[in-house]
Amino acid sequence: MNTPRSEFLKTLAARGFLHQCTDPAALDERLSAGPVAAYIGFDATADSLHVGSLVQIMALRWLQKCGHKPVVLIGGGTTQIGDPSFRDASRPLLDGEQIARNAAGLKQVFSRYLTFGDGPTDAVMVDNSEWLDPLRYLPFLREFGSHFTINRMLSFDSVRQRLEREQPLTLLEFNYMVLQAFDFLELSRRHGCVLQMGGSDQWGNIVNGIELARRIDQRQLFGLTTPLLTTSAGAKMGKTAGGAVWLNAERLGPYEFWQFWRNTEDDDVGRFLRLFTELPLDEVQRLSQLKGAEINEAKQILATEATRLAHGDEAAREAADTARRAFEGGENAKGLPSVALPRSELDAGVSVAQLFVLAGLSASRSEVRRLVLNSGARLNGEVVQDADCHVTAADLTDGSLKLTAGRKRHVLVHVSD
RNA sequence: GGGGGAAUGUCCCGAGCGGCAAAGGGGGCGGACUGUAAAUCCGCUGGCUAUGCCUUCGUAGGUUCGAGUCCUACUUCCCCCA
Repeated sequence: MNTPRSEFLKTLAARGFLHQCTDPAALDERLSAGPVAAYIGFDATADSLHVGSLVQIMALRWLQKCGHKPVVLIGGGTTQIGDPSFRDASRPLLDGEQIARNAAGLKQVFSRYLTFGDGPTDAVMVDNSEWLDPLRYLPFLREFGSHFTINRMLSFDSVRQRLEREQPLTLLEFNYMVLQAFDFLELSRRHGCVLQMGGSDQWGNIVNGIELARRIDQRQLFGLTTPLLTTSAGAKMGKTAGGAVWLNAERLGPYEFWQFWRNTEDDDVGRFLRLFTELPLDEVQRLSQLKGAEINEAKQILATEATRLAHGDEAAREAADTARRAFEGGENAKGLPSVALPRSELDAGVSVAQLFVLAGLSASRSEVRRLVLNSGARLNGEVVQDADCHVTAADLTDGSLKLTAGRKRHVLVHVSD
């Protein structure tokens, strides 16, 4: 595909969303002709999504912006199996109750990025347990199993790796791609979905769906994948000191989310601005040109824009503000992550080590001791000398104290009555 | 069906004469240098009521003063022969 005509493909291409695409010319034509329904599936393996899925979410957002209809497929059914694609080991099986809880959490995340409703370009959310749960095994095998050959299934990279690594791949997992293929067929029938998008690891699963629809319904469907997101250092993206970079505020506060983007490597700034913000491309271009310390400006904009999408305008502003005060100016910035400490516990005697664990800055007290040993722990800005020394009311400023691990992980401890 | 190997620090890879909290990497964390970046150098990288105590080497038993290391059974995987 040289130069797409449709707004959607043009945008995806320009902003770096395109990895692979089936029959791009025909898809381009279809997208130019009028609103198209496209879907991306998300398995309900956790009650939130993290930045690993953000490329997909942004792709749906652009889809909607370009006048098409996003279909969010929640894998309530497929989650009962677990996608084996590019995985070394089986995923732990989740029970139905957990899956339902997770699905509810995902819904909230999407509501921030997409507009849901009944209109022609409003997003809709469907759950594949709707058609997967009622399936009966033998009829299903007879009807669909005959369209899949083991030879072909084994040829996909997504499972080849597992086989080569000599890790077991169960029959249950092996069925996953068949069911995802069935999803696509079902969505094309029910919602007129003609395009499935996904991460590059989904290519095999997507292609299977396209082939199934062609064989059974003689219908042409399309697939499109986004590049796997790694930092320019080659590391898998999406980890912060605390763990995964979640998209909902309960799991990861806006300030920490902002910090994640602020700490982007220089070489990733341009790419991330295109993928994770909606800034015009000429502006992105300008920011990407910044060199040396000036590129920090671009990182701040990246952080604020990305946070705005995930948590709203106000939260993004506050996060930026908090960061500015914590790093550039005064010590006591409100808005930093915080934990509560009952006054009674303070009076009973609390060691610095205990506080660091309470604040989530360290996993254990031993870890705090090591941190102190490397002079990486600070209390109210002062380097802590002894992890076991107790904190007293005298250390409080405005009823709280500030813990710092390393150069940039701050947590406020509020003492409550 | 027969024979031979493998599973190690709950992030990963990987050494390990019966005395082992267990070599070495990677990753991660901290320090120095910087721009809250990268690169580089240095330190740390099981837990605790901590000069000691407790829990770790696929699972379950056994031998031994003492087992990651030896024996038995089991699980999973690889290779060779039929």
